[in-house]
Amino acid sequence: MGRAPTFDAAAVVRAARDVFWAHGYEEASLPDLESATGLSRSSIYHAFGSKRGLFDAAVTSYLDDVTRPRLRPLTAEHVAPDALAAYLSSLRDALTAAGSPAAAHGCLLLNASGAPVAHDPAVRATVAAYRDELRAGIGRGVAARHPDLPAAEQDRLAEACTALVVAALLVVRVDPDAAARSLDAATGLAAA
Amino acid sequence: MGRAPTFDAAAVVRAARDVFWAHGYEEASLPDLESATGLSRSSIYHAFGSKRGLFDAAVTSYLDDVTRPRLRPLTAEHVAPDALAAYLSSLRDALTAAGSPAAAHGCLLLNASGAPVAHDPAVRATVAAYRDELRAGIGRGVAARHPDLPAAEQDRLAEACTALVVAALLVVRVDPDAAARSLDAATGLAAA
DNA sequence: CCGATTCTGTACCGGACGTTCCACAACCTA
DNA sequence: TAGGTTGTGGAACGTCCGGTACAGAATCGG
Repeated sequence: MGRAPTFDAAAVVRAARDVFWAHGYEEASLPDLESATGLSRSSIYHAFGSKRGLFDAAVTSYLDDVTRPRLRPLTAEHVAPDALAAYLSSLRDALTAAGSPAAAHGCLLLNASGAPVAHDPAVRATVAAYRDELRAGIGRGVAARHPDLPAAEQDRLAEACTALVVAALLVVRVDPDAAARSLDAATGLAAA
Repeated sequence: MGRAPTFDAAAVVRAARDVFWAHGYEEASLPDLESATGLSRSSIYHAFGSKRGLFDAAVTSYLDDVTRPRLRPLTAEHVAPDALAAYLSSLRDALTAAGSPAAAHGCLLLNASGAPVAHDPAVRATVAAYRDELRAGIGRGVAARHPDLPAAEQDRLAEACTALVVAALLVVRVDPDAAARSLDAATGLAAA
């Protein structure tokens, strides 16, 4: 067989994910990733093939450990009528909590959508798929809150809420207050 | 006196602005700017001091020639009741017109807000000021459309519309359809 | 026409980047 | 214990970056 790795792959990916989250793909340098993961370049390249390979693993970790858990009440089999309001509220808390990664850096994936790495169609597809997950969950939350509304009206509402959530995640880095107001606007729409 | 410049400064700034618009500050390399402007490094540095100086001139050109003209109906002395709807519609057209710079690259300034150059407080202030201009114009549009609404309600509406416009400008690069839906949501809110 | 001043092109600098190479250390199987 | 396989560290590579130095060309006032 040969020698076994001396590191915990999952922990390495989490550490790298936080670096990419904080700095973005391009500005996360290999020295940054080396010191954050405790691995040397060779080990990184041996385990992940390239900086991009490590980034892909970090994105998977981000989706599985960060975004999907918060979205779960909107993706479970039964969605409570107040699940959407609770989701918006918890996201608002995360975006206004001093020191939280989300407050400081927004969304790893949406940030990447504006960066050079988004030239890669695979990255764009990942971002689009993430937005679709968000939109689907919010759609189910709207349906649970307003079951008697016409489908077209539900769609309009869900679309507006999704756009406001995306807006909040995109602007939180540069204007946290605006992000909070954006989520408040979404909450107001969803409750009406 | 000495030798006179052989180039048209305004045209040079416009060319540089388009490069920054398309590629962002960091990814606009000096060779890119040289070929787009027709100037060599020496002339650029002589005229603008640094890459950053050229960027600042490009931002000014962007605000004066791109964003403010479209916003004008909302900043003029008298604002028509349908000025906001017209603004949203014209922005939607710009973001869906194949080949237009806005459709392909969104907003030069908002794109910069997520880039490393935004670490500079001056750049962040410029972005915030731009958002304030947008917010103020939309606020006047809301007031013209719904003069009898309570001020607090007008503010909520204007805030939501501004967030949806910002969201559209930020996501258009990666998902033009989502940008259009975001503006449609804003139009729906403003009309109601 | 002369000299000062200003613009412009070429070559170059130091530094950072992602990636690769190579020698060596560690572990498995036989 | 020997041989093959795999993980690890460190040095090196080629490339690109923004910025600068310098020499020459162009145009001014006198």
